[in-house]
Amino acid sequence: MEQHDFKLLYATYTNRDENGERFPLIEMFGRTREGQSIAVLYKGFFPYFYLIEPPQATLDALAKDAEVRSLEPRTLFREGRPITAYKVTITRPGDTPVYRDRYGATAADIVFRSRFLYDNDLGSHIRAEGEERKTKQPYRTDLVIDASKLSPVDAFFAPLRILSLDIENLRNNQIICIGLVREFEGKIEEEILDGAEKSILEKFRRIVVEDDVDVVSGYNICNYDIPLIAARCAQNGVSTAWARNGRDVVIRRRGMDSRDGNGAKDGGKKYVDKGTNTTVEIPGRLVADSWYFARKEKRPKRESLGAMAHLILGKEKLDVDTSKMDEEWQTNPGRVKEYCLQDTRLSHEILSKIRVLEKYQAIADVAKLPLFDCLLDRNSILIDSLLIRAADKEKVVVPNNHHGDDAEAIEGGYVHEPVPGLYDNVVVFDFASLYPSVIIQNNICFTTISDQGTIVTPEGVKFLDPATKEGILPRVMKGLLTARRDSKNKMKAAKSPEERGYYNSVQNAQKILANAHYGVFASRFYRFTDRRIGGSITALARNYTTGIISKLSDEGLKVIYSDTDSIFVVSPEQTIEGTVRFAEKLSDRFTQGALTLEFEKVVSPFFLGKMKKRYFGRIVHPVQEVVVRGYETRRGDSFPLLSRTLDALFERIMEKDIEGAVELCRREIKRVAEGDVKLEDLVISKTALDESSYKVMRRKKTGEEIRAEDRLPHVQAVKKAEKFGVYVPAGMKVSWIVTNSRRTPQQVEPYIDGIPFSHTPDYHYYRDKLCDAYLRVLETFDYDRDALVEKEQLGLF
DNA sequence: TCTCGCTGCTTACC
DNA sequence: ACTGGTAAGCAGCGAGA
Repeated sequence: MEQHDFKLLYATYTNRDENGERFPLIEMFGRTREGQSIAVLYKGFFPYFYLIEPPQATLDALAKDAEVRSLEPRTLFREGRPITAYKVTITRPGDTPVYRDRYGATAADIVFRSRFLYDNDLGSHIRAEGEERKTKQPYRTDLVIDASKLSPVDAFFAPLRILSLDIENLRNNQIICIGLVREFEGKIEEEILDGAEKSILEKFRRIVVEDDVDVVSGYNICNYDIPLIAARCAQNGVSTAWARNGRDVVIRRRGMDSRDGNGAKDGGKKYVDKGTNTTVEIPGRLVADSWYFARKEKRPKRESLGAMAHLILGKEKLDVDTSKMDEEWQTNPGRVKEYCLQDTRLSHEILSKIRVLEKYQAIADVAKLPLFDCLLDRNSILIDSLLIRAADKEKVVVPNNHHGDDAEAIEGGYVHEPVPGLYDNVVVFDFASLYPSVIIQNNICFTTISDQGTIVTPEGVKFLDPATKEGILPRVMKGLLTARRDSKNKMKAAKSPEERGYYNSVQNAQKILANAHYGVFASRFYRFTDRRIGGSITALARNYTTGIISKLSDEGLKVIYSDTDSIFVVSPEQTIEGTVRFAEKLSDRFTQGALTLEFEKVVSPFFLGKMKKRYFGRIVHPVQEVVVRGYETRRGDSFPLLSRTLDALFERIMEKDIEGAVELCRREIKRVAEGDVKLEDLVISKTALDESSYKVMRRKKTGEEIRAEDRLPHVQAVKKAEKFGVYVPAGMKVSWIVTNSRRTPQQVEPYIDGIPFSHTPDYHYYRDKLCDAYLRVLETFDYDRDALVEKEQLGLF
């Protein structure tokens, strides 16, 4: 008998048929406290679901069904009322959907690996007791254990083995080299695989398997490198059995079929920010695309590796024209290999720098899930893990997720009409965790919604008093918020930067999880969703915010803006000290029960135009810092010249030098109109999707189809980039410069790293964009276009 | 040919 | 296959001036 504590990275199961016994074998993969890789196998757990008040005919059919292992009556609860249900245990996990559809089973769409973890109260760190297998086949880990007992343990550190890669290929797709960076036990090694393609591919497989890597990474590897490696393996007859259970890599393309045929709409909402259109799964290991996570964490203007390395690392890519790779490989293979290795290095360093693995390990820990499930980036998985466990404990019915229907959207947060101006000493208040607090304060839950409820929301929905019955949702919320306070205290008391960083990741994960709950309750498909619940949360939140705004206004205070959980008030005091005292008093006064109105900061000066969600100012308390929201300086799709000069404009305004601000704008407008500007300053970037993602538009009169590339500048840029042999994957940003905006559609030319730009920008287009943006700020000071653009500049073209 | 209301699209804010 | 609503601004369409 052995005992091992391990960090759970990936869980799955396999159907077994041994000596006439059919059963699913749970397979868990991870790394032990001591740093060995481990496969933990568990036999004896079977899939099940529930039937609510099934007819006798169904029970009879199930009793005779050879796949059914047991049929047990259970009392479950729905909205507080008892219901007769049957727990049906079957043999094969894959058969569950069949039973679900045939009998209308509930709790019948929970993936088997999750069901196993929930029922055994397991999280992301596990103690396994059992026998070590003598023959490891088909597993590829240091240890293979047949577990007889599993129990949860506290989180611990185990060094993950990370392998970053980057490939170079010729025009005919032949792979000429693979750059590798290994980070094992904190040590970094580099290697280039070259030679015959077949041997490169074989070596690559051997390294993944024999070095037993936990994480495979690289820049855009899911869209590009791995699918190409897999395709070349197929061509060369090389195995892609990279998985820890001996299986092949699984590559799924999310193509047109996953979207509705007539464009990208899905119940009125599009999923553009998901980025990647291909997912790669290597069972037992993790795949972490550094592009995907860097994009998500940093929201950069441009997404090429060069731009991202510059932004995140301050390092540069080697300068090679990839469109001439074939020639370069002929004349200077050493240079190509160095270039390849440098890219691998940069990708690897980006992944480390943004601390993705640390962040998601904390989320996995808080959500009690394998790290793999958290990297999938699907909130409902995280919420399921907490809520289904809690519901099971209280014998509460767990519904299936429903398909997105055409249910009406619930009303969201309140946004106050801005009162434009340039102010001194503006106090910003903020409800701490507004939606979680609203849930706790009003005991909002699918278990407490009741006609007998004494808590009545503005929309007339009733919930039971917590003294009568505390809801699951408020309890989970309280647990998360309390745990977060605890983590924050531990963070403050930490003795080392590592310890501090760890608790910071944990408190951040607790916040993410607390806030993610509201989202799923307002969604159209989530299993516990009830429009009355999502609607109640936002309605109450709106009431709290607008209630305070009214009170403050009645008292003669000037409320100039508010968005969802924040309130901006002009201080009646002239000094910062006086303002802080004023703010602290108000914060105390409006902090009641679970709702905390925090005094967040004093901004002075503070500028607000007539647009919502846009403002800037200088924070003077508790720290010194400039804050900008919404404006083009924050947007990845504005050109650098605009971002930079707008920032300068903000500076002038914060110095109250309005004349100087106008002068600056005039100067910049004149310069760009004269073409006195660097090309890079005019580059615009936007995410471009797959052609099929765009709505099919037709000309009204002729019915003629209008192609996306003739309608959307960013799609035009993608198409034109292809002519240079540059393929922008769907979901990645593409960059361009506008060359003629007077035509429809406007003419743009792609701006590609390493390829000289040989067109003339439409300087008047850029002049007009600058002018519009400046005026959206300066109009508050009563300036118009004539003040910015010299007369003779107008109508020149 | 220009203006204006509208839709589609992307990216912000919270 | 999927967490939400609110909002700004750009580009193009199509109708009317």
